Amino acid sequence: MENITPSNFIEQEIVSDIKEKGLKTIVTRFPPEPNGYTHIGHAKAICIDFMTAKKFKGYTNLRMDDTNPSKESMHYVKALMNDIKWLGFKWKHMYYASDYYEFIYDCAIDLIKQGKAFVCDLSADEISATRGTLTEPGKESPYRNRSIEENLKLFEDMRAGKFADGTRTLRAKIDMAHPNINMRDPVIYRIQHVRHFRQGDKWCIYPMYDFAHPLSDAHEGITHSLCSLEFEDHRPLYNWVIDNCRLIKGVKPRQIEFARLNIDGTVLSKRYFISIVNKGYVDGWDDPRMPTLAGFRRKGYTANSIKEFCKRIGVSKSNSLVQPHILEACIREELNQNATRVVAVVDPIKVNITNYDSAKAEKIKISNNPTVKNSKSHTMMFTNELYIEREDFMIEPTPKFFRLVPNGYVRLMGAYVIKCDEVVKDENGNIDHLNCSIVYDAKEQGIKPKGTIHWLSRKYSERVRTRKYGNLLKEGEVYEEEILDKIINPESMIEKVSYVEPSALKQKSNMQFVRMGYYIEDKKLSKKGDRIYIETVSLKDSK
RNA sequence: UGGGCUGUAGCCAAGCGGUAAGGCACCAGACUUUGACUCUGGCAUGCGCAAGUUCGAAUCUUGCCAGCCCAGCCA
Repeated sequence: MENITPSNFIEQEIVSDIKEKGLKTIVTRFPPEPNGYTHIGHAKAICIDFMTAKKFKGYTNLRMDDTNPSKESMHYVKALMNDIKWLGFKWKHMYYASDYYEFIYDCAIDLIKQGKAFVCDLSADEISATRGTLTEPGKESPYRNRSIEENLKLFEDMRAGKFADGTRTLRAKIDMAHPNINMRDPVIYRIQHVRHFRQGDKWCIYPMYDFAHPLSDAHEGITHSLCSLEFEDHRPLYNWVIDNCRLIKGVKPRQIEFARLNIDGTVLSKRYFISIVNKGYVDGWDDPRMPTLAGFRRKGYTANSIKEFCKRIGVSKSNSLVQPHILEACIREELNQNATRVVAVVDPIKVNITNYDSAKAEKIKISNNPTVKNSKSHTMMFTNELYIEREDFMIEPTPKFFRLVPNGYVRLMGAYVIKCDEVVKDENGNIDHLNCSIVYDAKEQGIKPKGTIHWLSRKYSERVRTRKYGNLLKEGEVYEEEILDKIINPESMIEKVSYVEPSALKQKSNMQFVRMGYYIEDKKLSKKGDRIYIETVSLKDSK
């Protein structure tokens, strides 16, 4: 642990803590509230928690921060565990804050005995009204100076269920004039006659985050409690709890905050997710347009690409807005190495080869990835009726277009150079098909087409559906619940009838549709006979 | 306007008193039967601004400016 070079400010702090406090083992925790699905923002926190501990040869606990029974459920616990495992992280212990309710209760009793906590009869509105403002101090509660005995009795009665929701709270007695509002006698316990998904009806009082969190950390022996910047103002309270609860033994945990992830054009709020799922704008929490891990997974992103992204964006305290192309670069880099190459014509037009025997079929070799050593190749059948990509042909080409044009030449990948002899249109004036001829002696004639395009034999290809997903919200729009229906991008999913070579149907993992992008079968909706492929990410396009 | 925090390239981000790492993006070129990949080169005389300390400042001091967070019995 002596020779570890810190690579961000958190690791620097840990290095100095090791020196100053003589820490032997670094312990972190990932503490999600089980009330929603893991999203890419969580992934950043997960990576920081797990990778930091790992770097110092310590470990990380997974702790469900289940202190608000009205919103939480086992369903989310399982989803969270699944996502963390998928990312490839292993927690040492799995805990629930609710495991500590008894301990937390004892700490509250101890605070009362020290005269550092009191039962307050003020309503939520009254507490709010007496809290003061950003610039004015608050007013002390009239119940602030109850006797220790009375507080003890009342708090026991709270636990015993003698009071209705909202009628009483337990508050820490700190300082109503404190410039930090979190220190103005914060509520640390509230009454909620709600069934807890693990504790059942055992409790009707529940500790607040600010009380439960430091105690849970301390109880587990967490040395570094890493969280996002919005909790900076809570750190004095975190430390107050740690310093004043005498039941805490051992090394005191230290809270360090980092900037949470913001991705340009991506809304990362639970409220938004719930809204678009409930209103049916997306196909559930795993819709490929969702920035949830389930969504990314379905879209074909790998755990490695997500982790690599988290590595690349770094850890700091500055408010940042990360460009989504960083993530795209991560997944492209990985898929370029690993994805099997397959030929697919995403948006086809028909091509007839007029000088090729209609009864003939020959094998053509296509290499998997010419730039990677030992890359396997496979064969495709060539016949006189083909599909090519609609965008690989232009009647009136733009200046630097070097694929197929009328009377122009192009190379069919792995096969022949062809010439476009005739554009045949239907009654509506749309292109029906192209009549082309193979130029068998292209080399001899000195014809060297600049472009190489992919193709598929109409006879030896399978019809499928391909889907490309874009941003759910229109370009430049900022999410607002009230105008959601107006800012939804109607083209956030574009489906096309496409053709793939038959071998593609067997491919369950990521593929590159050569020259088009990386695709994966949609495991949720694709069926035998009706295959659906989702574009993970396009190829970098400098056309 | 109280408190807390942050400002280094288009976007992230190192740097911790010795003369601006790296990644993504972008530009130019080479290679290419994927306009991809790969390779080569380019991309901050300047670190929010202004003074000061110093032989020397992105780093220290002071003063400004800008942005973010906080007034749940949510986490």
